[in-house]
Amino acid sequence: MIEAEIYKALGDPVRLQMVMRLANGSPCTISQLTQDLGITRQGARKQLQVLVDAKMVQLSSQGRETRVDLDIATLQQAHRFIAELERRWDQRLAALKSFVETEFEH
Amino acid sequence: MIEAEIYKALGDPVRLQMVMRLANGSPCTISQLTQDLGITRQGARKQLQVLVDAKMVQLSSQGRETRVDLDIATLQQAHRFIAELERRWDQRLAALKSFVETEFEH
DNA sequence: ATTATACGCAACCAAATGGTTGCGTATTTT
DNA sequence: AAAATACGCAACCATTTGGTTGCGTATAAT
Repeated sequence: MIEAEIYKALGDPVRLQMVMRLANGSPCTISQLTQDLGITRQGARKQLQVLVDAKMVQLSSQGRETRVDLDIATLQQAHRFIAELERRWDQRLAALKSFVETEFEH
Repeated sequence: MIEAEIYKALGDPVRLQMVMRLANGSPCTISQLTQDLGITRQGARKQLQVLVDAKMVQLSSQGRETRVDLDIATLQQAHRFIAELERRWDQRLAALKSFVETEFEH
């Protein structure tokens, strides 16, 4: 169950903000991504690494700067998983409803 | 940005497993939920509280046991948020594609 | 009435997390 | 050539996290 790592990655305000900015298409070198986070570049870099390890972003070095890009495939995976949870829950409710109706039909 | 708390709640193997079991409609008292997790009831209880604080599950006391139920609304909220991230990312890609096509059209 | 079950509260612990500072190096800019 | 920028590595620190054990209490089963 590697799954949890994805949510863990999103489960921090700083990292979630990073992902949101990347999704909005904001500038995306490490230094730029650090701006407005209220922490140092090194601090931000450590959080970024968590996103990298969870395969939510990819880094590519270009000259002296490092480009940060969202890995949409991982986001989609998280999306599908949650959708599946909802689906099963709905099924359960439907089963319960059907049971009740069967028991109490006159 | 309370958002992050939701993902944080899912971002632990034990808690994610709990949510999965609840979504599957498994028995759902605290003790039953603890089974097969490989940790003590108290340990599980602490994890469960994280889910409660994130409003992902609701507890209701019935006699000597406590019923655990998934809060589907919160799951749906998480679902919608991720979907929105994807949507923005797609828009960005579309904009980039359009830009490239405009620049290089002959 | 006794025993067993389901639970809560609190103290405690090791490990992980979130962040910092200091320093070194490669690449650009001037 | 000198200065500035963008970055990495590592040590360090306080707080949070994930889990335990011990103990007390209310409800249910025998």
